Amino acid sequence: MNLTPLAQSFVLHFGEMGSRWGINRTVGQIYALLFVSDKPLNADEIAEALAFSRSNVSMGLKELDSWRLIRLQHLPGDRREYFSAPEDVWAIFRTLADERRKREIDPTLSMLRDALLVAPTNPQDAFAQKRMGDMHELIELVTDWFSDVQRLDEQTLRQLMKLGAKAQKFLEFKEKLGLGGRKAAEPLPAGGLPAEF
Amino acid sequence: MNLTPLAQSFVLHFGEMGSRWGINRTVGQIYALLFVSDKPLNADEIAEALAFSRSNVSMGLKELDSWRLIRLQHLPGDRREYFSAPEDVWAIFRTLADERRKREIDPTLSMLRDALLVAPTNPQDAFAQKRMGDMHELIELVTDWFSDVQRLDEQTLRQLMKLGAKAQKFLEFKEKLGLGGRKAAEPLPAGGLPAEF
DNA sequence: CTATAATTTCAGTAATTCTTGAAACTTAAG
DNA sequence: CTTAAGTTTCAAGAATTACTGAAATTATAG
Repeated sequence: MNLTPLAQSFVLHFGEMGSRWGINRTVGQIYALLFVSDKPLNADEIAEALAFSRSNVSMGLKELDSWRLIRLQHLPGDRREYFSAPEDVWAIFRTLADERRKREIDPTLSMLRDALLVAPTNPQDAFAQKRMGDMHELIELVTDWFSDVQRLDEQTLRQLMKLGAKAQKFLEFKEKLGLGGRKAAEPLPAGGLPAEF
Repeated sequence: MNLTPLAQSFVLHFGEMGSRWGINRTVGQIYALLFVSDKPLNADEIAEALAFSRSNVSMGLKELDSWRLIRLQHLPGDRREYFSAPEDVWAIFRTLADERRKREIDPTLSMLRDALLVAPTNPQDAFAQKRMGDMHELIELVTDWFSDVQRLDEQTLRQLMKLGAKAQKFLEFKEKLGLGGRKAAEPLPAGGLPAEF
């Protein structure tokens, strides 16, 4: 199998990008290839298309599997294993977010929680704990919120995101309601919501 | 300067974590140290605290500076440069998000846009383009939305996040309003909003 | 200016991570 | 079972990235 220039540039880009986070070039390229492929590929096809050794591909697939980013299937009359990326990009996004949270956020939160339990014995530690507390609060807020949002079905997620920061306006609106009600000068439009919505 | 066990564990954790994305251990540790330090530190103090060479610290600080994550200042009567992390964790978060978007997302969006411009010459490329289009749409939606949200002031951001996925309920509510109005069996509570809010 | 403190650059070395081919292992067809 | 295709593991070499000390540069005090 030889890649078209289009696929080639996509695959190479993801190889570079991959190495910008922790993921290595091989893994990035394999995933990019599977992502744009219109059919599942076996390890030999991947190795040939990307000019990697068979064992390198095996390791890359193992890594992708540990990220739960690929599907393994068998084709009738062929005992080789075929791999593909899920068709649904939103599903891929969710998996990626979940795994990154598990690997990058959770250990940090856990370390911070431990650090916040010990009684500070000097002013420096007291200050450090305050900082860690701030960080812990922020990370927890952001990730809890994000995983909440992330669980929404695609349609709702789309709507929410298109709405953008308008959600903010809603909050301001809500606050006005809570804090003693709406002024007479700003009557509610029909339907009970401000015009922005 | 010798680190307390508390600071030590924080600093070491960030060193490890750093190398899980593209950031190297040194840079992670330097930032962690500045983050929990109750006063600005000069390069020699950092080098001593972390047992790195002076030149390594210099390179690390340069890297952090390119991420706009540290502040440089001079102390009266001392010609050395002192470094610190911003006090506001939300500001740090915003900077980090902006820089990562610039470095990791924007180049990918640009590559995808280019790839989507060429006319496909075969079914494989047509399929690949469809996939790239899906990816492009998702990334653009998520990042535009996220940068919108991210720009909110801390107070609003906090509220929004505490609200969590309740924003979804709001959307469902809105949809009902749009699609032919609310049924008589579900009268609006006083105030014009469903009870969840 | 000059002298010296502070910082950065850079080329070489150290350490880590990646990649490979060969060998070991697994699986299923016959 | 036996055999061979398919896959994974592993140890060694290759490539990349990190780190250092020395030299060069920059800045400022006197």
